[in-house]
Amino acid sequence: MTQPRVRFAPSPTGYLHIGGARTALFNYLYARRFGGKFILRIEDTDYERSTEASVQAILDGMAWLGIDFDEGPYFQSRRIDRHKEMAAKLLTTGHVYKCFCTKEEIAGRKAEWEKEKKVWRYDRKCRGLRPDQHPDKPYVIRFKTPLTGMTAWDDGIRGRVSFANEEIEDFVLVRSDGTPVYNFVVVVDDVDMDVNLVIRGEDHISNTPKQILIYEALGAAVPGFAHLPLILNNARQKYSKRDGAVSVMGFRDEGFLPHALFNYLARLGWSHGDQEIFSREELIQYFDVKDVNKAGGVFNMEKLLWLNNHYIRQLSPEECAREVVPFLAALGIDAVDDPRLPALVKSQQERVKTLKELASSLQFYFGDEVAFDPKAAAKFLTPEYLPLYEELLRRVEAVGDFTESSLEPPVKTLAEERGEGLGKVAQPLRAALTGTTVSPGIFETMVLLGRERSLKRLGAAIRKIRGQ
RNA sequence: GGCCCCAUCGUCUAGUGGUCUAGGACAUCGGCCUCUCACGCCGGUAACGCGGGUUCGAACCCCGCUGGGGUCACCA
Repeated sequence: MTQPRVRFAPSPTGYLHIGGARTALFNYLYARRFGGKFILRIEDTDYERSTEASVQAILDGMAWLGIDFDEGPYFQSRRIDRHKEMAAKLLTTGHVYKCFCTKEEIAGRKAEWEKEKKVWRYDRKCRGLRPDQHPDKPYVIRFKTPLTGMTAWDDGIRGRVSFANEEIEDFVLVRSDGTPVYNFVVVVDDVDMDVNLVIRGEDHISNTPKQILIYEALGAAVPGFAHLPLILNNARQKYSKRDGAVSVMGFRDEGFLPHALFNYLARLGWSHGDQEIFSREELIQYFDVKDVNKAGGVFNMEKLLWLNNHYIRQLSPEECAREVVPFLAALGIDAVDDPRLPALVKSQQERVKTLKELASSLQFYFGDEVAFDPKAAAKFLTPEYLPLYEELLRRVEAVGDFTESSLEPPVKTLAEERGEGLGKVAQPLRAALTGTTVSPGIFETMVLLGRERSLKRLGAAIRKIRGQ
C-alpha cells in the first residue's frame, strides 16, 4: 500500500468547531495508523470572511487537542498563480470554456425556468462559442461537463456513490474577477500535494463528482474519498453555532480535558467493539475509516461529561491541581503557590465533571468567611441547633492536632450521647463549615480546612444564630 | 422541489444469514454502600421504522414505502 497522504482543509471563517475537529482527528488518526502524512491546508480564498484570528483559532484548537500535522499549514491564497495556470491549461485542452453571461442575465433566465417549474442548471449558452465570437467583456470560466454518462466513486465509508452527469451543471471554475473557485482550487491543491485520500464531511458529497471531473480533465490520478457522517444536534440536524458550545476552545474554557474531547469525538461515528475509553495510542492502533459509521450522530453532552469526569479522576492530584489553577483564578482565588492545593483537589476530583466545576467545589476551602447556601442556612442556621454547635465547638476545640482519626471519636461520641446517628451531627457541622449540605467526608473536610479555620467557622455559625 | 446520503434502546453504538429470548456505554429508574454528595457495586425500563421478496432460516441480502438529513452560489 502506498503511503497515505491525507489533509484537513478548513476555511478560517470562525473558530474550530467540533465537526471540523473531528474531521481533523479522523484524518490524523488515519495518517498515524498507516504511517502516512497529515497535511494542514488553510482554505482562505474567501477573502470576505477569512480572518487571521480564525487561522490562529484553528491552530490553537488543534494544538490543544494534540492533533499535530506533518506538513503545512499551506495557505490556499498563496497559490492563486498556480490555480490560474491550471485554469489556463484546461482552456487550451478544451475542458473548460469562457462564459460571458452576467449574473443578471443568468438570474433572469433562471427565473423563467423556475416559473415553468423546471430545475435550473446553467443553460450552457456560451458553451459553443468560438473564440472569434467572444465579446470583449468580463467572463467566468466554466467546466464543460459531459452531457451523458455517470461519475462515480467507491467511497471509503459509503461504498459506491454515483451521479448522472446530466445532473451536473457547467459549474464555474474561475470568477469574472479572475479568482478561482473552491471546487477547482481544492483539486489543484490536492493534486499538487499528492493527497491520495480525501476524508471530509458528508456535506461534500455533492461536490465530489465535480471534483472527479476536474481531476480527469487535469489528467491527474483521482484520490480515494471517504465521507464522514455529520455531527447532529438534538433535532438531528447538522450541528451548528446555534447549538451551543461548538468551539473547541470553548470546551477548554468550560473545563474539559483535551483527551476527553479527543476520546469522545473519536467514538462519535466510529467504534471498536464495546470499548469506550481509548488512549491516544489505542486510537491510532485501531482506527480505520472503514469502521466509521454511515449515519450521522447526535452530539451528547452528558456522555462527554462522563468521559471528562473519568479523565479528571485519572489525573494525579498534582496534575489536576495545575489544571484547575486558571479556573480558580477566574473565581478570584490565587492558589498557584498554595501547598494544600493537591490535597484539596484530591478531595473533590471524583465528584466533578469539569475543571470549572472543580474550581467552584473548592471555593469553600478558601477565605475566612463561608458563603452560605440559602437552603443550608435556612435548615441549619437556626436556634434549635445552637446547643449542638456550642457543644461541637467545645469538643473540637479540645482536639489539638487535626487528623481524621483524632476528630472522628469526639464527634461520634457526641452523636452517640445524643442518641442520634452521625448524620444528625455531621450535616449541621458540614453546613457550618462549608456553607452547604454537600462536601467530601466531614472529617476529611475539617482536616483540609485546618484547625484554625474550622473553629473560626463554627464560632461564626454560632454568632450568626445568636444574632438572629 | 431535483439530486445524493442515511435508518438497532432517549443518545453513542456492537451485531456482517442461524450462537439474538439483540450485547455494551451514557442518560434514566430501583437497591446496596453511607455523615451529605460523588465514586463503586447489584438490578430494572428501553431498540432492529413499515411492507414485500430471497432463503430451511433474516437486525443482517434485494426492492418499495415512510421518515430523517445533506446539497443545490462567480462561499469554502
